[in-house]
Amino acid sequence: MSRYNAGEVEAKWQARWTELQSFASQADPSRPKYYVLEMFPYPSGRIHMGHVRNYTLGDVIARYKRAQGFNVLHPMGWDAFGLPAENAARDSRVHPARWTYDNIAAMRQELKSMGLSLDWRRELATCHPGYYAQQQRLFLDFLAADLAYRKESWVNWDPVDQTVLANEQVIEGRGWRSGAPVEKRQLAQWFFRITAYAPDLLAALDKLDRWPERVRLMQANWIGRSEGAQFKFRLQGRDDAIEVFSTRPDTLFGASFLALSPEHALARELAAKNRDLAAFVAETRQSGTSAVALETAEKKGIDTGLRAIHPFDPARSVPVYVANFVLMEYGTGAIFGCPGHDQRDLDFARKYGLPVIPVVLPPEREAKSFAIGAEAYTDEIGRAINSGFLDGLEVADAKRAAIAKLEALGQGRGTVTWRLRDWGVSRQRYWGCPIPVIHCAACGIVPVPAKDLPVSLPEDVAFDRPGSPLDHHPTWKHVACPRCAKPARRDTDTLDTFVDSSWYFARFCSPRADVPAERAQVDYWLPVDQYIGGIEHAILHLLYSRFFTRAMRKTGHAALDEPFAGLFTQGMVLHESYRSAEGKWLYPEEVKKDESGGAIEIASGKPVTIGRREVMSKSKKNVVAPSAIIAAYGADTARWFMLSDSPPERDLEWTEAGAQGAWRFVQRLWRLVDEPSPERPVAAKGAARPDAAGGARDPLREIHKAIAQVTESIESFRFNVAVAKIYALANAVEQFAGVDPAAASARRFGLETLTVLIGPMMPHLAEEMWRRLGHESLLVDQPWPKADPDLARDDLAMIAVQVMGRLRATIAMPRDSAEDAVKAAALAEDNVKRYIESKPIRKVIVVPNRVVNVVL
RNA sequence: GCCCCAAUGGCGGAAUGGUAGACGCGGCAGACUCAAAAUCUGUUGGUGGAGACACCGUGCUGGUUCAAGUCCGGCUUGGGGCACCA
Repeated sequence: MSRYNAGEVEAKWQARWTELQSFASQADPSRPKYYVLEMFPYPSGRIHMGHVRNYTLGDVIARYKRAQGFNVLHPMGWDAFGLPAENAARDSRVHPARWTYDNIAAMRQELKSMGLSLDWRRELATCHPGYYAQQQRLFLDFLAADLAYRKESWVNWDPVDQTVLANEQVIEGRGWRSGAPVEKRQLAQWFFRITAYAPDLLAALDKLDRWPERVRLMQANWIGRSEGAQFKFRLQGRDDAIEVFSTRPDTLFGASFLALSPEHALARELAAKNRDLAAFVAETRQSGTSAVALETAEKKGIDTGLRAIHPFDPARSVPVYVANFVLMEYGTGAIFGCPGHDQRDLDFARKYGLPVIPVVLPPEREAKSFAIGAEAYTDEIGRAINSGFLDGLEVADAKRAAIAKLEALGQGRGTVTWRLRDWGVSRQRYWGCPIPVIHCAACGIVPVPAKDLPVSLPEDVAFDRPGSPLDHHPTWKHVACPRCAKPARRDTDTLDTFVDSSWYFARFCSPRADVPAERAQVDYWLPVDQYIGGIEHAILHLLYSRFFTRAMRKTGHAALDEPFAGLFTQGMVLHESYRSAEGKWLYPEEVKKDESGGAIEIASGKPVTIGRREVMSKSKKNVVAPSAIIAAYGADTARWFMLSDSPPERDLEWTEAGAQGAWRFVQRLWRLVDEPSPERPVAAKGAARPDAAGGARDPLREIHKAIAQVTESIESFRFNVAVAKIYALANAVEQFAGVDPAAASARRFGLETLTVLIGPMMPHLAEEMWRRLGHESLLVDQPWPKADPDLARDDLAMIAVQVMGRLRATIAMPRDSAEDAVKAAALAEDNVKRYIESKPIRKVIVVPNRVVNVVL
């Protein structure tokens, strides 16, 4: 008995596939195409289990579609720009490029050991000038098409490090390195006009029928279309007015204050003359720019002393506050507060002693007794009260009436606002794509001429002093203006790394072209038929890619509507965490488990605290290196474990026991083909297929059932179910009885089917089994089997018989028996009779081949 | 704080509104072995019962239905995202 040597076998077949270019893809309009793409990795240095899961899922699809005859494109690349390379440069004095390319080399080797069916000839890295040159071209085209523009915007500023901080670098309001309190600062930055496509980005979600519903919902909420009204409050004693936006104009009679964003022009103007206000505005600048920081901060405001006149009742006026929770980016930067029907407004009103007037009466309540307590009434159901001409109207009608009145008064109009903001893409960093524009004192913003692209990153940069490396480089930014030839200066910002990943799927179609995308190639390959990645990208990355697709269409680089026709979001890989008696985190290999479920630290023998399972992270040391698993068990075992047990969209816990279980199954499959015995003969290669009439009805049913179920499960991304059905087929094949030619033939058909079905999941083992079964051809070139529905069908149906919904008997009937026959058989069961007794039967429900329910 | 999702045996999970627990892991019993590992066979939701069988059971709670893990309402707990991490 030969033990299956995964290491040797896997290396052999990987070499063979490479040698034969089995996975090289080429556009071929005569064949149906299928583009499978997994989210490309950031080159952090080593692959982690999340990558193994992601790329295994994609590889199953790629190999399966290939077996079905599709011309498959399955590429891989590197999301290679980003902050960690600069941090490494600062901490370890290694150049970002060196660090990145070393990491890529290491990770490429690890990915190759997984046996993925990738077309490596198309590999790309976003930090390569060949890639970012084309990105600069796109940027300039977007600029010309008015899809890119400059405006002032706020950033987190670290006053000690003299640098802009990412939100994740702001810890409790302080810079992560300097510890200095972060300030908000305004900088001129580049923006992409994603809001121009807001209506289309929202409407087109309906057509993405192969996207998870929850991702579409999250995107819709993010885009955030709101219907409402925009209107003016005139100010007492001043000529100007405050423009507000509200989705609830029907509650206008309940207004008890106005609130301005601290960044509102009027707030700034007033702050210049009002010390308290100036202090308050300065205080709000201490908090970070993130939504969490804003919304979890205590809601505070300051009375400006101004009063605003109610649009519907000139005799009424309300105080004007400046409040820290009003966003300048949304609506008009000013709101009216209606405490009765908005919880935040209510909290604010209670805090500052402002009146609370209920103006919507919930159904079944009395106007006289209805009052607002600790909770605002925010449901949009009920009738207007205390609201003058709106009284008695339902909320929807009251909204319409209020807007009509505002329009008649010339005070405002009905309008639609979007939560989505334009995409700020400027980053004050080195390791990113340089923004290809030149700032000239005389000519303004001048695009870098096409002949001068790419604008390359200088290599000699210093990371040991505060500020942006590109900005303080001695020569890089100094250039002659392309228009007037006078001294000018390059833009020293680089592009957000989300820009890099917003079009890489298109670049894979023609990765070396000297245009961003070759039309013939993208027209053939795009859209991506199946995109696979983490749910954490549900909003930003996917939305930005959808924007890029539209922007590339407008600038003539592609003609498609949506980049990803199918999307699958996988769950994360979790592991238990371990803490030593001293409270230090321990790696799984430093811990030994005992039978009782406890664990000890191997080095000290002391007991270990087992923490809950959570996302694998270096800081908690609850990580298992894929390279170690592949070295110990082989890639097929790792792949199989990733696919079995947990549904791919759910989180998966990596366990040693599970990995060993997968390894045992690999060995078991190998023994099935490697150990023929006289009691279990296998027909020779090419022998006639088993025949239903020739006594092979049962084996044939098992095999065809398995083909149908595995195919269906893969199609619907339920790989764990496919795995279960493969186990079932392996169990069935082992049980095939008999030594006659019919049995031998059934056994061969069963083993060959099993081999083809595991092909996408455990490709090396499958290839080796195929060879062991006597085939010269490669398994990767075998077509996917087709199930015969007649052969897969059961002859008997097991029908549950219920009395009043409770199971009382089970009867076996020929499939598709007449309803009357089923009913009669059900009522004849002793146990059924027992429960019916002498009670009259009201109704008998018969679900064909499934259930009979007797209703008394 | 806001948006989105999830919860089923000891564990991972299966289940077009129709027999809850497929398949795997683990456990228990047995076979093989000098012994162990590996492998094979049987068994395994809980309670009661010799058994037939009965009752209970899909996070909590209320509802719709002949029938609810599945649909609807209200909660609890855990997770993802929140615009400069990728």
